[in-house]
Amino acid sequence: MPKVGMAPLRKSQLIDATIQCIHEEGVARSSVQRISKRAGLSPGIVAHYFEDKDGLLVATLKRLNKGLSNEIVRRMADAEQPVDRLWAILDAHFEPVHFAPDTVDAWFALWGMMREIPELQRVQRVYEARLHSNLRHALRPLVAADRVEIVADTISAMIDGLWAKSAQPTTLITAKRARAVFDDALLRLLD
Amino acid sequence: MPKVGMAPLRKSQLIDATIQCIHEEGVARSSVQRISKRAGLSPGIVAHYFEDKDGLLVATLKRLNKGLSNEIVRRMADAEQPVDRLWAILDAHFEPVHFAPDTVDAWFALWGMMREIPELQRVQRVYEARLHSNLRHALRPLVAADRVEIVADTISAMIDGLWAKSAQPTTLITAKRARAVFDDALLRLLD
Amino acid sequence: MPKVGMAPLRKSQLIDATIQCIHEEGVARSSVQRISKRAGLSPGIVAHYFEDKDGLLVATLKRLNKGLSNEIVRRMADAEQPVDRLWAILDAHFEPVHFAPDTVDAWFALWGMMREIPELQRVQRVYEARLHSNLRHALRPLVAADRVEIVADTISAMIDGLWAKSAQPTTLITAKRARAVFDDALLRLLD
Amino acid sequence: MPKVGMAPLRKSQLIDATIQCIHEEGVARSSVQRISKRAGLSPGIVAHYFEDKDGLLVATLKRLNKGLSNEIVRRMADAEQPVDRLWAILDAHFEPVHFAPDTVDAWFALWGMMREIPELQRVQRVYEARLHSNLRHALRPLVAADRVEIVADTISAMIDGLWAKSAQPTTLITAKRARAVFDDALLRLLD
DNA sequence: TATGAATGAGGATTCATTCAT
DNA sequence: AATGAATGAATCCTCATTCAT
Repeated sequence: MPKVGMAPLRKSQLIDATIQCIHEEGVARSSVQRISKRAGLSPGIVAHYFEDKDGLLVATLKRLNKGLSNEIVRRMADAEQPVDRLWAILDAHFEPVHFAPDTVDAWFALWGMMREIPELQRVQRVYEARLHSNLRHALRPLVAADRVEIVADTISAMIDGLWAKSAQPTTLITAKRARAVFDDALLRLLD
Repeated sequence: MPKVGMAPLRKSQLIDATIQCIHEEGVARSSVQRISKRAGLSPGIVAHYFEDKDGLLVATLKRLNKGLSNEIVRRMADAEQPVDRLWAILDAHFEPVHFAPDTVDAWFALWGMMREIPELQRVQRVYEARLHSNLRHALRPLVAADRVEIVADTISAMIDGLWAKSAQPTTLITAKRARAVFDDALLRLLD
Repeated sequence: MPKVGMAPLRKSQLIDATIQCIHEEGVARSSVQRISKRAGLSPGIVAHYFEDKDGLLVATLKRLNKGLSNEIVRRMADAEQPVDRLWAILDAHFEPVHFAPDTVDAWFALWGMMREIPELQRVQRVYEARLHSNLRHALRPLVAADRVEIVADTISAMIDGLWAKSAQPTTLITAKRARAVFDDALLRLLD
Repeated sequence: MPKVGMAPLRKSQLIDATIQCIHEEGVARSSVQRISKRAGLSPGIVAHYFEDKDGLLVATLKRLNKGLSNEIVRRMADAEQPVDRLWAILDAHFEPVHFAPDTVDAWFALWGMMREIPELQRVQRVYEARLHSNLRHALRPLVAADRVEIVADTISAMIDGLWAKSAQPTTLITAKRARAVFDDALLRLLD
């Protein structure tokens, strides 16, 4: 069975299994054994490819961030007008896949672990810094210079808030409604 | 040591210890053992007063919600103008104590457990429904009828978003900054 | 509330509760707390009246043995013929109350604890010795001298076997059937 | 230490340890910890091979039943006359190993747990049904048709009764004496 | 490359018991 | 006479991790 070049495939399998496991069984029940079984692999494999469980969780966060990031880049390429750069970022965030229950669950769970897994913080900090920088950059041609920062923060907060709400099992907010609420607010923020 | 009428005191001690423990040691390290030791009590006491750990966590969520709720009620009593009712709700949310690291950490951690502890969901659902109703009620005299709902959702999302951000260890957002961001957005939402 | 002369009543309440608790919740779930709650009393009461849990269990065994013993004595008083003495013993054992599920469950559970609670052994040993002696005495006029011992052992084994069978949750043997099986065998043992 | 194909060996080790532990330390003291230590293994191993403690106990009951069952089958193979089939069953039950203190203790302890571990009941029910069927089959050529059932029940009750008696720490009955009592009774049951 | 056997620490929980009131 | 608050040890179980194969 051992083949060469299995690394990327195996890693991907395990990350997928992690997201699914968190979604379907909950963080507390997402043990290495359960995740690896779900991936059709043995528990030892996690150490093999990710050193330890934290490594797998960090890789999962990276994958989620990367997915969003790629989405943004793809849309940026099509941007013609300055405002299109902002829409690229926003549309990417409201892509159904990022509001999909499994994605949101995993993301939320990883957020909850940050305090206890510093590497998770580091990854997130880097990612958020870049995102925020993109956001400010996109806003610069659209709002007054002294409002760029505060509008960026507002947008950021709203996205997180809507995400957090949609991640809660008690929520009544759908992805579509989230988008509507957001657009309504954005209109007013940009004048 | 055994005395009568210790129930309220002991419960309070344990809830305090839970919040502190989550804040200082992290959710994952907040075992019944550690929480009770922090309260200066034995592990068995949790079962005595709360049936089990989930019971303690639910009681903690109720306490946090109650704290916010009381704050709102207190401020509502002083409201003279319609707009004061809205401020009562908002000011309560931005009270330093609700942005204090220990409070926010505990709140966030409890949110993260809702998927796995249904009773937590139930409590939160009831609380949020009431809060949202209050918010809509306060907004009615201030915005057009057809915008009440969406503005309420926006406010709600922003508060949660700013809270979530301030709970993240990677955050650069302070309570004060959160308030500033929020007020700036609110101004525009209310016209 | 404290009254004088409550001792016998309280003890009786607790013994009843013990039997019921073992029957309805199982030995493993028959804790001092559960037993005392079932008796409508506090957990501390057990220490008060029985020193500790073992004391309560020993008292329960004594009560069960005493019940059977009384039954035998009562019937013995009516015995006119030699053979009536044997029937007194046997009829007492097959009294519906001694095949009642709660009684049998408790008895069986107490048997299972004997190895770990020596006092239970002592009580049982004394009781069985007396019973066996009664049995031999009753058999003496009925069978050959050299068969008294072995018939006594056989009767004893059959009673225990039928009891044990009826105590098993898998059993299909009813009290009535047990009696029929026993009588059929006895007929042949006595010639 | 990790090797492949250890499953059967480990399982066997743990079942042996369970029987020994119940015998030497008592059911109440037969914790997973103590059993596994006695087997020279770690506590986690029980979950690894048997899912949980109940699984180990069920496996232990199966092993005990299987031992008796094998003994019967072995003797059946040598049966030449109809009556030999009956002796095969009876001799198997009175094999010294089945009256050995450790075996009897474990058996008795498992019986006592049936009320609380349904799977134990299921296993026992299946086993007893087959045994009883064998017994009736063996008796058919030996007693009148209308007595097959009652004699089977009597034999069954006597075996259980003698077993139960020999399992009691208060007992004075040895395996040899048990056999003598049984044979004496059987002689009369078969005419 | 991948397995799965094995570990042992740590989790929540249950319990008999003690004791001030 | 009776309570019920409080304890802390012991229970079962889950888990991340290690490692021979």
